[in-house]
Amino acid sequence: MARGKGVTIRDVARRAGVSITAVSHSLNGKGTISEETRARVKAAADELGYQADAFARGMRQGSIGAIGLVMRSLDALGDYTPAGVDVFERFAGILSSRALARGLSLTLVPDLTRSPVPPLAFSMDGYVIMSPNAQDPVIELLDRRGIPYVCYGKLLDKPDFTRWSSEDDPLAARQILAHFEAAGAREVVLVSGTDRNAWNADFLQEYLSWCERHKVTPRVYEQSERSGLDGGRDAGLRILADGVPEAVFCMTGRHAAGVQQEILAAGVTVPGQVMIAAASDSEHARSSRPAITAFELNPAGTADLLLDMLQELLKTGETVGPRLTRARLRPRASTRRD
Amino acid sequence: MARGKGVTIRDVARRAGVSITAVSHSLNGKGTISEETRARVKAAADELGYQADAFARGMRQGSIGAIGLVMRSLDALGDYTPAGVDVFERFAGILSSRALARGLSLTLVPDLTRSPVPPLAFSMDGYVIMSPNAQDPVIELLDRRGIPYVCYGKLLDKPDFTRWSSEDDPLAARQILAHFEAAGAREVVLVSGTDRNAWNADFLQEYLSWCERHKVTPRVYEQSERSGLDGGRDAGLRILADGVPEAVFCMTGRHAAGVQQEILAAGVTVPGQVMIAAASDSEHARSSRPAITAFELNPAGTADLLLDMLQELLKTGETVGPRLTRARLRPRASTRRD
DNA sequence: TTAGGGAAGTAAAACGTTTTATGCAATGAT
DNA sequence: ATCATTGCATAAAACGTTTTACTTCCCTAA
Repeated sequence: MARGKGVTIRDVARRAGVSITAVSHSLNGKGTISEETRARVKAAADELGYQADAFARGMRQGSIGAIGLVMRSLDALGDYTPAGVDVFERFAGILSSRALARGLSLTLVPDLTRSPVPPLAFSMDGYVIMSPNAQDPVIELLDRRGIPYVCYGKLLDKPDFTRWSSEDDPLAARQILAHFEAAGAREVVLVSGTDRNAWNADFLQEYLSWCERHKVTPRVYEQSERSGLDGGRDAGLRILADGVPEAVFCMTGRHAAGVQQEILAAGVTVPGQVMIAAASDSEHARSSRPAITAFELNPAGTADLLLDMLQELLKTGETVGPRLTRARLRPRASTRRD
Repeated sequence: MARGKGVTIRDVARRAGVSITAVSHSLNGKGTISEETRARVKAAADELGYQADAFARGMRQGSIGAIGLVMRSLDALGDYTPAGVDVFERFAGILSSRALARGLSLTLVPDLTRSPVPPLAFSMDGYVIMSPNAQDPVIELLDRRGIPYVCYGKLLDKPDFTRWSSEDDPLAARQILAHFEAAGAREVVLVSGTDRNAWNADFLQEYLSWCERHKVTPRVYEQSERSGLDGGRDAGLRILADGVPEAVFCMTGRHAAGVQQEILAAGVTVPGQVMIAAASDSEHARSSRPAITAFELNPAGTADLLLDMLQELLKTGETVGPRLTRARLRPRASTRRD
């Protein structure tokens, strides 16, 4: 249907009065073709609106200029309707336009291990895996099939794996803790997520080591990434019950907003008595009152680094990593003490 | 790279001790193959982890089970980082999982008319175009190439075009106006967007006809979809300068939130003196205080209808439309009068 | 006995490219 | 005068499927 009416290389060859080899070579800048012939072929191709068939080319060359994106964080959710963390919502769009600038198509591929598997899934040149989990079956499948991939976020269970990129999470953790410290906070509590990914693990580790260095007892409240604002409120209540801290650091903006709501509702002032910050910015963090300090992640920068790595990998079979970008701390009213 | 190590149909044939035709027929349920042979072939295929090469199949069959999604609203934005309208952010993910359930891959294709064109772009089975503009060059290109497509939103300049689906916008417009009316409002102002799409046009038309029926002078404030919260505030100031209305209806949640901020700042009460509502829900609308009444659009339902139509179109060459879904009005505090 | 027909399977063509191997002049070197 | 070399162009193979047309065998009906 979409094909059939298609202009083939043969039509172009006929029109230009040359062989199909000449057409292929002319259009792809290969072989030895005189400038004059090359021009004639190009003209013929333009006139006919010729576009090389992607399948035929893909079949011959073994690659097609298409990569897949698997969002593990969304696979976990099931319904692909992400919940208020900027970076998830934006990454697919950003990656797609960045990929295109390099001549690559981007296909969204839901969980590769569940059938039905998308027809093109195993014919992709490579994959970008966002937020892979520990012992991720998708990773195992790609390894088994020998399909190249890079990850947004490191593989927790494979310390030797280097083909990943992300914001420098440990750095960000130290940064926000220093930010709290500078504003006079000594006791900080952490509201962490429950997904087993590097994001949660790195922040937790830095937090624990900070507590140890400062000789304060860690206070960690786990809350599923999926629980949203209500989960944040729940965490807020639990925190208040255990005693009012000087600062609360939440992994998501929604949790932070929920925590803040409960804290304010209890008559505790923000940022006066308690400061609040989030590890990932979101609409919730921005539009809470007071607005909540948060890290603006860097999906665009990370997308570029990931594509750099993936393209190197495709070309040379190897690449060096990890490559880190920087999240940007957006100080807002929730941590402002004059 | 991704290929090369690939298991081909020939390997399966050798292993099962049959011809490649037998393998093809067995696996695809065609031809006349005994149950016993069929089983043997399937076993061999499984053992080898055989997956038919998508390109080879695509080349032979002319279609590949992949569709493209073009988001015109995001193309307009340029950087593919959408701004707070739920439906845009969620549609790609939803469509991709819905398409997969039908055995179709979804590829994100930025503006088809700008080079570089993604390699697979002209080999897609069909397209879903979201929010096509009037005289859209992408539509023209698809028409010229004879590539089937369906649209999320009707084509303003082609009243005869029926292959579209969307929420019933005129119905929603009448519904919210009735909602205002029931709460006692007589004068309603409209904050519209500037994109030339059906969404804006339909709401505007219903609004104008409502004004005419009620003998009130229309008050329309245009504001670019891209202007966000600040644009909303700007509209709010302009509205206040022209006189406090009884109700404000905004096309986006962000505009509504901005309008509300300025109205409250001017000491006017919401919903007491002015009611506010939005035509599309968003995080902004939900988390404003008071929370803003808005329509929750139906990207999932619309995605299914669009895929129904597209699949029919691919199969039979035609389909009937338009097919409408319903947006759901979420009444919130901003229009609550007891 | 023979023609007809169905069941089970296969050989080979076709899809549209890219690439490899080759051909043919014309030019330059011995 | 002959042999390489170079520049330009082409024929044909190959990629991995699906599909068309054909073969073979066996059974049944006339």
